[in-house]
Formats: sequence, C-alpha cells, structure tokens
Amino acid sequence: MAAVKRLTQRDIAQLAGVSQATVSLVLNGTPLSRSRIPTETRERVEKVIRDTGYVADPVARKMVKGLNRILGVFTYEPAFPSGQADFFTPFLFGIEEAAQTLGYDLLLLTGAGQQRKIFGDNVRLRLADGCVILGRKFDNTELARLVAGDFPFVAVGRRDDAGGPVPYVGGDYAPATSALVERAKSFGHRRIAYVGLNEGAESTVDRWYGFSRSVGEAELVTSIFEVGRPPNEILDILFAAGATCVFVTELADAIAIEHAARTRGLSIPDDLSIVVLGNHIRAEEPGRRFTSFAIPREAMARAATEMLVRRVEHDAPVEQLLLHCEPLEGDTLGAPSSKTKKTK
Amino acid sequence: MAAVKRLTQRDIAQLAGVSQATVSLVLNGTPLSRSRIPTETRERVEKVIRDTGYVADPVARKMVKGLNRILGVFTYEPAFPSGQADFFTPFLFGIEEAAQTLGYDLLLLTGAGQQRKIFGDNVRLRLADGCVILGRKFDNTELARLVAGDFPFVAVGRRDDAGGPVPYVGGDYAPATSALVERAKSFGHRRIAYVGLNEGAESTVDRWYGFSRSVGEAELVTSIFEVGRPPNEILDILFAAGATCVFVTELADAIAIEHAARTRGLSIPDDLSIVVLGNHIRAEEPGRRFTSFAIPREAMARAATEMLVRRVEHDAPVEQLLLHCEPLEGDTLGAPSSKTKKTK
DNA sequence: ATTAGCTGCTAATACGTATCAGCACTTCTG
DNA sequence: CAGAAGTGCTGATACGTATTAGCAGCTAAT
Repeated sequence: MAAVKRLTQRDIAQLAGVSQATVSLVLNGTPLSRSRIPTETRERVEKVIRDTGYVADPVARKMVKGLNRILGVFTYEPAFPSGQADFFTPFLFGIEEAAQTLGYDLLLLTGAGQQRKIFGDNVRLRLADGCVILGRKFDNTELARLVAGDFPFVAVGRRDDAGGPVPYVGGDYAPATSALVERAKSFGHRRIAYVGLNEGAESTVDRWYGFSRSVGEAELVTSIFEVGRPPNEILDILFAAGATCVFVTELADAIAIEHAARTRGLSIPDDLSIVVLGNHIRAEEPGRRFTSFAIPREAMARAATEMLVRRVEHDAPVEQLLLHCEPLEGDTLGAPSSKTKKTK
Repeated sequence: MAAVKRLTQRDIAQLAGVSQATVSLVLNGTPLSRSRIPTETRERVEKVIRDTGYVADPVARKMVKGLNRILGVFTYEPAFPSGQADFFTPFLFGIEEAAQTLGYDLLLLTGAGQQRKIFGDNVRLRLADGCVILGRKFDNTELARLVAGDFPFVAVGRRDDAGGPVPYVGGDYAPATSALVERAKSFGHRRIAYVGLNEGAESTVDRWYGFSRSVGEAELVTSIFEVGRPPNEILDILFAAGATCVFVTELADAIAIEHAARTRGLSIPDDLSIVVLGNHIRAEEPGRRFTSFAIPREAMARAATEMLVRRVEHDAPVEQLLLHCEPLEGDTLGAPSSKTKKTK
C-alpha cells in the first residue's frame, strides 16, 4: 500500500553485482556491445530481473530515446457517444486497429469540456510521439501552430492550408458528389436543387464544389444555403422552382423533407428524388435508404494513423490523401415521373 | 520538417535573460517562491513563453513529479467493436466521462494481438498514474503481481483475492439473480432449471450463487452447466425434468431456446418462462424483451475511475464496490399455464 | 619488450523539468 | 554600525534510463 519504492536499474545492478550501465546493456544492447558481455554475467542479470519482475520505466526511457510508441488522438468533443451520436466510433476503431498493428498505444485527449486547447497550460499531448486530429471544427490558429511546429500530426478530413500544407487523409467528396449529379442527370433530371451550406468546413465546401462543377447553369434551379429550415418551407421553394431532384447535405434535413413530402401524399422518388451527400451514421434506421455515397471512415482513420507513423518514424514529408467514396444505391433517386416532366 | 529542436526552459531562460530555474518558478512556483519574483521579471518571462509557444515537456515533468494525470485502460481484447460486439463501449464511455471530469486523460492499452501481457518487455503501462482493467478473462498471475506491486489499479468487475484483496467495482449479480428467482416463485413456478456455467469467472459464480441460494432443493429440477448446447437438446432435458421456468446466463442460449420453443409451437412465457441473467448488449433487437436485470456498465466504469483516482491521489485503501442491478421487466417471465401446473 | 588489440566492465553524461539551498545585495532594526 | 531580515535570483541536484568514452587487465603479435 504505502507506495513501495519502484525498482530501478540501480537496484538490479546492486543485486547482480554489476553497474547500472551493464543492466541497461543487457536489456537493450546493440549486437556490438552485447557481444562484450559474457553469457555468465548476462544470465546473472537476467535472473535478477526475472526474480524481481523489474520493468524499465517508460518515462525515463522516453526522455532519453525521444519515442514512446504512443499516438495521441485529439478531439474537441468527447470521443464516446453521449447518447446516439457515435460519430467517432468508426474513426477510433480504425485508429486503434492500425495502431495495434503498428505496435502503438493510444493516448485519448478528448475535449475536456468546452475550452480544451491543444496549446494550454497542461499540454499532455507531447507525451505521445505524434497525434491524430479528429473532428470537424478545429481552431485554425492552433492548426497553424501545429503546422509551424515540429510535432508530427495528421488530420482526419481534408484541411486547407494553414500557413503551410496540412497533412491529412480525407474523403474525396467532390468527385463522389459529381458522380451522384451525373447519375441524377442520367435519370433524366434537369431541374435540380441544393439544400445545405456552401461554405465553412472544408468537407462542406468540397460537396458544394463537386455539385456545382457537374450541374449545369440551367439545371440548378434553386439553392438553400441553410440547414435545419422547416421542411414544408423547403418543399414549397423546391416545387415553386420546379425541381425534380434535390441534393441535401444533412441527413436530418433529408429525413424531414422526405417525411413532409410523404405527408403531402407525394411519392419518392417519383415526385421528388432526394440525394444525401455522405452516409451519415445510422442512415439505415429511418426505414428508407437514401441514395448517397459511402464515407470510408475506418479506412480514413487507418490511413491517417499509418501516415502519422511514417511521419514519426521516418520524418516522412507531408502527404495529403483523399479516399474514394463509393456511391450508395438507395431508393430515393429515380426517374422523375412523366407528370412532373410534363410540368417542364 | 527536419525535426526542429524542441523548445526547452533553457531556451526560454536565455531569451528572457534569466535562469532555467526562474522559468520553472514562474510556471509553477508555490505562493512562497512566487512572491520572490518581481512582477516585471515574471512578465518578461511570460511574454517569451507566449511568443514562443513553449509548453513544458510532460515526460520530463512526470519524471520528477511522478504524476501525469493520465489513466491507463487495459484490455486484452481490442477495445473497439470489431463488428457488432461493442461490449466495451459503455465502459469506455463511463471511464472517459469520469476521467474528463477529474481532469485526466486516457491511455488505451488494448490487447496487442493475442499475447499482450501487462508485464512484458514493452510495458508502457507505467506511463500512466494508474490503470483501469477491463475484460472478463484476466490472467491470474498478472493480477497477483499487480496486487503485490505498487501500481494503482482498479478492476471493473468483481475479482477474487489474488494474493490479497483486489480493488474493484462490479455488478451485484447474486442478489439481482436472487430477486429474479423470488419473482419466478411468486409467479407460481416450482420447477426451475438453470442453463449456464457455474464456475470460472467471478461474475459467473456470483450468478450461480445467487440462484442456488434462493432456489429450494425441491425447486431446482435440472442444471445444464454448459453453454452453447443445441437448443432442442436443452428443451428436451427441461421438459423431461418438468421445468416451467429456466434461468439462462447466456443471451445467445436464451435466444436459441426461445426460438426452438416457438418452432415447437410453444408459447412463452405460458409454456416456459425464460429469465436471462444480465442485460447483454443489444438485448433489445431480437424483438423479444427477455426478463433480466440491468448491468449498470457506465456507472461501474465511472465508479471504478473515481476509485482509481482516489488511490492515485490519496493513496486510498483498497475498496470493493458492488453496484445494484435493477430488475428488467421483460415479457418472458409469467405464470406457468394451468395445463403445465396440472402436470405437477 | 613494446605495442596493438581484445575483453569485461564502469564512470560520466544527457534528456528536461522541479525544487531546495544558498549567494549577493539591499533595507531595516536596535 | 553590526547584525538581522528580506529580496531577487541562480547553481546544483534528482528523477531513471541509454549511450559513449574509456579504464584495467590480459593475450598475441612484432
């Protein structure tokens, strides 16, 4: 109970009748130095170590070696589901898997309350060899400091430059969105709407960019750069503009719109096609499978972790990687009904 | 890129024209020593710190102070759901919540493959101030070494002594099981069976103990101390023994038995009551809500974390805590049908 | 017989921080 | 005016390990 003094190499040395340096050499000597310790001595030391159960203090080790085989995982929000929103789980799973394969442990630095900063008084982050950064909102000042500093990190999700290129692994939302637009067009849609933000987070911008790149001037009939607006208002705007298909960035909006449309006795996708940009968590549950694209969260996290380890171990240069997002064949995108077509 | 040398207090000292010791005093001086540094000097040092973005190296800090405000979480199995079995999630959530409240970070030490031992060559565990241990199977030798050693830890789940009392927070399964037995008896059941192991893990033993304590000699008609046996065999044995109610430790067994019974055209709970000992993950999904008791996983994890911090910070004595498990009113326990009763 | 090389070890140092003892100087006290 | 007390700082050391330089003592070679 009364905190027995920890065993140190000095204790082992004394017990084995050698010096501390010899103990250290026995434990992790290079082939060169190891050859200079006779078997007899080595075995004596090893026996003492076995008998006492000594293990080297990783803290002291880290001090001198500089590496820990620990990766930090930084998030502003708490990492575990406080209710249903287990947004982080697939990421954490991917990180853990990769870390384990590579022989690293994980230091979880989750947003302590609201005000947790990377650069605070109590920055335990540097205990790790490097750090994976999770979460959409990320203070840009801090990102810039990270970029400027020497601490290895990799972001999950694309990041704009912050005083220099940011290493990241993200989802390739722009082409994925483009592909869905093309698919809508091939179904015959010529009057397409967009509901969601078009600026702010990089992932948002990418979606809008992919959308606007593929949709023609004549085809984009209306845009609602807003989130969480009452679905009936949205529907009114959509139909006033003669839209046959709507692209939505937020699943919640899509669900609301779908529900409102059904309430009006409309059929989806006959009267209105709905495309969601990215498979959000629990997208399956509402009973309707929205047409969308898959976000390979686990793969992103794995790739980010591997990239981080490359940076840590080999001081690899900054990489930026966007992973392909597979289209998800749902049941909310189809040909516009002839009636609707006639309207045109 | 080329790993710029980390800033140290010496650098700060030089820039501010003071000594390293002064920098350290400015950063974390006691009221006594702080009073001896004039405001002017302190501000000069603080400015340099702000300008350079210096942060103290937590490793060096830990070396001298001995504490880190980091808690380890050790599991043999990977901590995150590799598929459906997110067994650990509620525990991790509870631990994270408590750790965050108490101002600790988490070091995840998940079973690296199959052979991860706490006492291995690469024991990174001691980097933390203490450690929460998760998982049912736990090498008893290692537990004994932990008990004997000076490293603070707390187990989630009751543990038998291992060369000394083990600090833990567990679920109080025995009384919870007893309560369910009493409830079955009050429904009129007089011929009760048990399916599940009766030895091995502490949690298993507790269930059997609670069961056998409450059930009378005459009432226990048969026991199948085995898991995963074909459900039809089980049913045959149960009915041969004239059981009207069966207590099952494994949800999988319960599901199989229920299914097999329905296939035979039997009604549950009329023809057979089924009680599951503990709400296993995703117990809701099969469509049928088994009568059982709740395992307060989050609360257990929180309590364990708080207990660990008490041990770390105040060298508190070993505590052992069992949390109440609330009965879960399901729809698989009811009065035996009169027909069945007549059989008696 | 000197030197070169090998063997078996150890002393010393560095890593970055916290902390204590204490130095040089000023100001107050009697 | 000697001593005490206070002020503003610094030097030294400890923490536990890894690592390098190098010291004895011995053997073999020139």
